[in-house]
Amino acid sequence: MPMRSVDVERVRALPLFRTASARTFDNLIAGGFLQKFPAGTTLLMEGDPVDFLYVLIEGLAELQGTWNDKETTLAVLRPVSTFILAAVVLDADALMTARTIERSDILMISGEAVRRAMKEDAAFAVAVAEELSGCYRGLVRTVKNQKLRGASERLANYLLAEQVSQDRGPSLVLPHEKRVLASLLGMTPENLSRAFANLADYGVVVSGPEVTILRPTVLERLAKPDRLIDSHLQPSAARAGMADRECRASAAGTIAALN
Amino acid sequence: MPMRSVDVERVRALPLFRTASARTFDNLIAGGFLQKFPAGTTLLMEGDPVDFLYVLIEGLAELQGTWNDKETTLAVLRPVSTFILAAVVLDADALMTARTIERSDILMISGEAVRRAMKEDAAFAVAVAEELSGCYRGLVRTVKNQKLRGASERLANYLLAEQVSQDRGPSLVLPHEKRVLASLLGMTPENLSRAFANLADYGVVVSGPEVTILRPTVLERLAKPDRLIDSHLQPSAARAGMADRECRASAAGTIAALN
DNA sequence: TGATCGGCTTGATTATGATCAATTGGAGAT
DNA sequence: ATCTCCAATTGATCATAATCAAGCCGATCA
Repeated sequence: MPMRSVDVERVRALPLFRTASARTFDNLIAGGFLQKFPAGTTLLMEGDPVDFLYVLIEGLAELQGTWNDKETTLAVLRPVSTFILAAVVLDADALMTARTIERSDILMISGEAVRRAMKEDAAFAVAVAEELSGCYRGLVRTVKNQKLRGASERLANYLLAEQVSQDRGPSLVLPHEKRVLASLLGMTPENLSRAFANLADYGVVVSGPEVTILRPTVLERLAKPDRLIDSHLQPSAARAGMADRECRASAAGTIAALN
Repeated sequence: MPMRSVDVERVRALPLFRTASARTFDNLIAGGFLQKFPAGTTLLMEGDPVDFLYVLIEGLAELQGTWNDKETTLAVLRPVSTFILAAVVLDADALMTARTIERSDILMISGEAVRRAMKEDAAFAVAVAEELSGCYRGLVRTVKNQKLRGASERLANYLLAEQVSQDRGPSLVLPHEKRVLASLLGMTPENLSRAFANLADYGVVVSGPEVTILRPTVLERLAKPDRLIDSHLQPSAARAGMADRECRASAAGTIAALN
């Protein structure tokens, strides 16, 4: 329940907390607690009031939305990401359900404390605004991706983005079930299968969760990645800077720190 | 070029500026200027660096995204709204193009000044974070709308939302060309026509830009409006409060204060 | 080893939306 | 008044994605 100091360091290093004063930071984590959840746990339901800011320290989680008995995945979160920030700032009800995909370690920080900290520490308030800006822009990318591209284009761009971010050469490993990916990309599992089949002609080889991109150039000609939609034209220059703060949600939504 | 004091008051009354100190506010508008643009002017192109925070004082504007020679409208802005805030906060390139739809009066405030003001005035930084949270949540609604609903469901919900917000009884007036509405709702103009034709069976009568909803109950049974997607279940209680800060982007994106 | 379950795939069919083409109809210009 | 232009509509066709229905395969477990 008390955090390991390794984890405290990891949280402290997040853009959201890096610039906060020591006092602000201590107050925030003093009232927080770390909890382990098994896979498939619902952390928060759509429509519920939000009492905590969540920080995914270890594991994998997803944010989903529902309407009329249909469900869609809005983002898959990887460590270390914060989520539900917007609802916390406004003290509003959640617009998305948060679920663990794998067993996860999650830090929960009092929403009340976050709002108080913002008022007292301008540097922290600025960091919150920057974080939200990145999240917002991640969603703009998502909407463009969704409205402007077809299913296999979305998949192609997702694969290219993952390949770059995983950095294991020409192949990558899907971080979760294909059904989740299908929902994230806005299609049915059946159509995801067919989309993969299409991409075979473009040098994409699938073997279980492992995907290999044999001819990146050819695939890119189909995918037409765009720096205003996809975050993966990695700014080889100065990754350390502020640009890095824009969350790598990618249109596909992979790393998003959301809500 | 100098603002009329009426307009200064209107800006001052915005949630974004209401809580700022007098000094902060004066600094911000001192370096700003009001400009009139004819209809169809591009204020800012996708990919361009953003030097100003924009405030639409009078008129009508839209935000659009492009990819592969296709265009989509992400939001239609009405007075008084700020836009391009997220890019200003991060000092990043615009992800959307901003265009005037009608002749518009637009206040432009130095982005540099906004970033400085946030660091110096915690109350203003908090207001920025709150504004961004509202915008973010507006986009979450948009994505859910887009991924979970079909075309005529989106149209039906748009109409119900407009009807409520225009408050002129059972009818409403489309605030812009139908082609813009089609793009906003994520469909072609042809399909928007057909969607309107479908809704005739549900008591929707269209006559040019005027739409009348004869049987709201029937239309709602089709639309299934949802407070976690559509903003128009008007919180009859306490509209003055913080909840109101959440931008009424509606899933359809009407009033959004974006980017 | 064999049985079972669930995720994934594949095929056939249907539904939904996009595209192409032609026409209508209204606003503004001559 | 007529012409012109363009948004909007309508119809026909095509493309894309969803649904329905088997089947397959790998993991787990008895």
